[in-house]
Amino acid sequence: MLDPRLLAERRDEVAESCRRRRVRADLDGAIAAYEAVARLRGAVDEANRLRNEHQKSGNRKLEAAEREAHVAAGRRLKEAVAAREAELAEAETRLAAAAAELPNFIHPDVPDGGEDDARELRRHGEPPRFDFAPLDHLALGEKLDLIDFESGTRVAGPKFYYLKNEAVLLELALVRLAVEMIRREGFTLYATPDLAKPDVVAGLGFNPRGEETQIYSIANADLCLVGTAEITLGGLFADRVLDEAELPIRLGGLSHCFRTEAGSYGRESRGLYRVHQFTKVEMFAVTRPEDSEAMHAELLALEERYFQALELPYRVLDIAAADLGAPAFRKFDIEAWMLSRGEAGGYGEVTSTSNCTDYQARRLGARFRRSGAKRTEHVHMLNGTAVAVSRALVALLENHQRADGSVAIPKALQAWCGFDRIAPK
RNA sequence: GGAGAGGUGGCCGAGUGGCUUAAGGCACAGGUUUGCUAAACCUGCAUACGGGAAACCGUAUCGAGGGUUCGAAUCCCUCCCUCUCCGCCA
Repeated sequence: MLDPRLLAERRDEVAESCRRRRVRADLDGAIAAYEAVARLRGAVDEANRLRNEHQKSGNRKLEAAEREAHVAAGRRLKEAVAAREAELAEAETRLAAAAAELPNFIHPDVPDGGEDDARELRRHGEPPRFDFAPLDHLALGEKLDLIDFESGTRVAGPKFYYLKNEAVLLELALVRLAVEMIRREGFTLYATPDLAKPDVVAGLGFNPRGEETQIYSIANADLCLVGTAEITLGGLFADRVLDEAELPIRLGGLSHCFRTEAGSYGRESRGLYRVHQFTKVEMFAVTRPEDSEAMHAELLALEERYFQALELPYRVLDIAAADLGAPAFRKFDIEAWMLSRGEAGGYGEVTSTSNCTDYQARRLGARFRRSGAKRTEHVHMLNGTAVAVSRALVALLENHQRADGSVAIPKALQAWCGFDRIAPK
């Protein structure tokens, strides 16, 4: 959510953000709604003031006739307050609806365009050159008895899967490597709830309901399955006022992630790349406004370090405006090389880190107080993937396969999984 | 799941319709005084929104939301949460 007080003042910037993100929103409606809310709030305050004044004047012995007149006047004042309040509530509803449509501001360096217009910042490593016929992760998963998609579909539906044998240990090792890396960097570790209340989900900028939603809802409870621990980690700060000295805060969250993938059927529909459930270690940071850009660079550096440790070739993208989503001010993705992308291999997203500035914090009510200051300010919130296990597995299996049908395990992972290769049975 | 007890300011806690702009205490901050492993006293001390250069003023907030009333922390309804006991359970 944007600060409604800034809408009129920074109208051009907001309109530009909507245009570049290809979001249609009624900006002028939001501005008008805010002005109505401000005006009506004043009217309610004034009506209440008159009512309170009248009440105080009645705090004494009154003659019967006098009391009767007092009560009648009080009744009229009460009705006046109720009328103003109804108008205010209506205006607030309009403002909330209009403001919810408006996306965050955009960092000046963010490229224009959509999915295909990201700016490639750098590449690391070379895609492997195989002197044999390489297999994609589906074939490897079946041959090495690591992944069972068929049973996943039978038991839970399409895009669910079972990990088996070494793949289970690989999941634990990937998680453990990520957790150890960020713990050393001062991140406090959390294993989070996998469900959250809809208003927390919405507070982080996700849409918990509706046709397009990526979020599962629970049928017999007012709860959603989280799409990322960003939701539950961000929720920790809802309605909190932090001391400046506590910042920055770095959290690491281990959770399962659930996504409906509505509208994406038929797109990369086979394999682990796009699935309904996966395990993820998420980094989350809370900073002062002036520190969020440096923190964003720090999160990206950690993501790169992790994929370097896995000895995987990757590239770093500065995501274009229309692909940012509403909360992100700027977003960097890491794409690892995968055999199963495109005709003969390509880069596929494995991590994503966003600086959401104060967009989520405002809706959540996450604030801090500068030392000595009386007023509070909203914090900045950032998130980044340490590891999303399903996609890391795709890259790992496809990049590290050998001519003999085995898959080599990178050194950094061996200590945590206990083997250095996965051989055909 | 059943029964009971509760939710008041940073914390403890008083408060069963108007004298509460929420008593008192603790903690915290500033000051005064005496003095020395500190105490006493005085003053201040919530958040949000609006107005004001500021002092300050107005409004809202006693778990949340509705209701009764001229007037609600206080009465009524719904919901949420916490604690105790019982049942079930990894």
